[in-house]
Amino acid sequence: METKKISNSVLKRLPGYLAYLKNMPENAPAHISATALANALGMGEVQVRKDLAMVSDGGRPKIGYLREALIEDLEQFLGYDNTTDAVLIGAGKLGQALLAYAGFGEYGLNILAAFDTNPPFEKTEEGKPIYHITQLPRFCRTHKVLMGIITVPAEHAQDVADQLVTCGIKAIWNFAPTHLEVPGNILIQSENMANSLAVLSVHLQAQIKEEKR
Amino acid sequence: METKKISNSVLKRLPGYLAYLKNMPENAPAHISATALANALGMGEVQVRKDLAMVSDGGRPKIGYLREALIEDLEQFLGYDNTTDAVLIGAGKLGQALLAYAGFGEYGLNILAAFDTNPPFEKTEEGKPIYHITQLPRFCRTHKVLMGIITVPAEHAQDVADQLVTCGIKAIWNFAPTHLEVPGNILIQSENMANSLAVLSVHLQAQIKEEKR
DNA sequence: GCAATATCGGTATGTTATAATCGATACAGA
DNA sequence: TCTGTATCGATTATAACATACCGATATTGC
Repeated sequence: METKKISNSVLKRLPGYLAYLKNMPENAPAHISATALANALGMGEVQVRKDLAMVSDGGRPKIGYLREALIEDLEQFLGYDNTTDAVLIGAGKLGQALLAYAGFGEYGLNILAAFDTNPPFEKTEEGKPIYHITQLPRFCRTHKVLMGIITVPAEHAQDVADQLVTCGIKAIWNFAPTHLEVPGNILIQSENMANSLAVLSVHLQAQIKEEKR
Repeated sequence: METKKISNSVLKRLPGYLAYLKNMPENAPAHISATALANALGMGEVQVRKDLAMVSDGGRPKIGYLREALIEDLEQFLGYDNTTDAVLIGAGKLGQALLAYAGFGEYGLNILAAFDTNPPFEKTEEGKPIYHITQLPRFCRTHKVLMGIITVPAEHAQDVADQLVTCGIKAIWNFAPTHLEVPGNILIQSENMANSLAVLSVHLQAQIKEEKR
């Protein structure tokens, strides 16, 4: 299946299916239909079917998909089987929250260590080391790290990004609310809370106005 | 301008423009063109111009937009002038990170208080109170809170969402990695890190494979 | 004052994503 | 075995979105 090109919108939905499937009780039927999935997640059944068709071909009429096989297909497609190593820059509250989140392992992400200009402590409760930022280049090279997670204040984000690029990083997951300028071959995914908040608050205010009328 | 319907994709881009404009130095020219903005943010100039046309009409040929006026238009459109009050449920690391983030004020969001089944302390460093979850209903009603932010573990998210709805909340900003079932008139924005991570890691792995060939 | 140019805003086109439709298939029950 | 039904996959239609084009307009320089 891996052959087709797949759109980002589909990609973003896949983890949702996977999470739902994984959370189903053991005693649930071994098969699940796209229709059932769609209802459970509040989506259109066609969209679910199309998405699933991208990653799997085990769907059988009247039966649906074999849950186990579907989970496997999704995980393989999302690359959750071979984990990606990452470093995290910025051990503030948000950085610590990400470090502490145990769930990333399930998503194929392994945060090796954190870096900060002023490490608050040496190791997190989970045992992840926090080094001084000056250690970053050597660490990245010796561990061949390909992904960097930026959780520093906006004003330092660009600087950190530049350093990461210099260190040979290929992908950046950016939580700083700012635009980053990087070479074209570097992947960037920006998690800008302000953006989503905008959607929510504009809609909310529109709704309030609507009700006032 | 507020009259036209606006798409979510546009909405998500607007805060980016606003942030960039606000961060421009004082001594920069008073006018800025859509072209300049596009170059700075690495986007297509047409798209930027279209987006700006949605919220403002101060664009003048050869000149561009008056920066000050544009900022004002954007802020008004995004509702950053009249703030929205919110409560946050789940005072774990992520919850604390959001509580501590001073920037929300700029985005018209005011987190009044946090709630938890087991408050780690009474007040954050910033002075935000953390109450026991049982206080939630009364607090919401007395303060007429319209937005709830969920930062509890996935397994409790649905329960919290139900409570929020009962309390009269109209919009939910969900950081728990799970699908929430709510009545149709409730707005939901889910900030699922796993989803964006999927995009990044799939692309990264595709790139790695590419290079191996 | 006139030509050249940068920029805007509107319209048209193309591209991608979502939704609707339909025949094919496999199981269930009579 | 036959019929009915749930479900799949493919195809087609619709809608959203991004991009390209073009005329209008204001400024600059000659």
